Amino acid sequence: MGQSAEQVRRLLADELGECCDSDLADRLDELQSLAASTDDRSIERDSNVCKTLGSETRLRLLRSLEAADRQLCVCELEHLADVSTSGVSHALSDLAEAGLVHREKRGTWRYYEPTERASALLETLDATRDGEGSETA
Amino acid sequence: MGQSAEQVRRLLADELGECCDSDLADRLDELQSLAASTDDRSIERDSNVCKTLGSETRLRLLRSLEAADRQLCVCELEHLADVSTSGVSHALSDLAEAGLVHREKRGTWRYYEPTERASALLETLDATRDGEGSETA
DNA sequence: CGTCCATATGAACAATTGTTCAAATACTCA
DNA sequence: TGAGTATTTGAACAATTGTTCATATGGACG
Repeated sequence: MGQSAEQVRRLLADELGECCDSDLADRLDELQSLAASTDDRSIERDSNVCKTLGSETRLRLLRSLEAADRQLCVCELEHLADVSTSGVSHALSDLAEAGLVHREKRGTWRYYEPTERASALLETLDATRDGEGSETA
Repeated sequence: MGQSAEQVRRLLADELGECCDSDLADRLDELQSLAASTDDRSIERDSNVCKTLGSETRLRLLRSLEAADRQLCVCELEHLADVSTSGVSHALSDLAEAGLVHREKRGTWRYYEPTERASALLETLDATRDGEGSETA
């Protein structure tokens, strides 16, 4: 971590106007604990969930499931997304695998509905979607 | 929508035990309104946000930014993700473009911090990450 | 039993993505 | 001004993804 130490030293010199070894140690500790605090298993799982939502087809299907006040089956969802029946099935499988929908078989049909996690994420997306993001240069 | 009508008719016959034309019309209306209620612009933007979070590198960087109680610059983040400096820069650019981080230039360094939208999404992910998803066959 | 229908699965392929390398900016300081 | 450093940008390429087609599964019903 030699290079990092040098960089943090410079950073501190810039911010504090002087080189302070105890603060430097604190900063290095902080970076190290940040690295340690990111639970790899959670990161992997969460990023998979997001990746699954990161397709317009899957997100649209999930939104339709959320908007409907009843469970929907593949043959209905088929007409809400611009993909083939097989495409819908693949999409729903992906959503199920990511823990975003529940499946329930009833007769010949299989009904889908969003999980709590999915509903919560959709709600957060709705609650924070305010116009265009203000990016500061 | 001829095929869909037939499918919904069968569906109704299955659920209600009889064919009821007024309910059929309701269901068709519902499906149509579901299709209409999904705002294409929002779907596109939201799925882009999720796609951006759907990379372990980007999610890890964002988590580090969120965990730190101060802004971080590229040269610090570089040591928290297993990618090159350029890789970190690309990742942060993607996050900024998706409206998930703010950038602030100070001296030679450029500091990053999560936006409210990013924090809210991370919080929701944390709040709903309970063990393995229970999938019902 | 066999047929019909809803759904799932697997192979295939174009399209997209994440990363790195090389080079360009942009700021600081002497 | 020029040298040094932090960050960005663009090209390139392997790896991954989303979709469709063809086929399989599995329940319902005659």
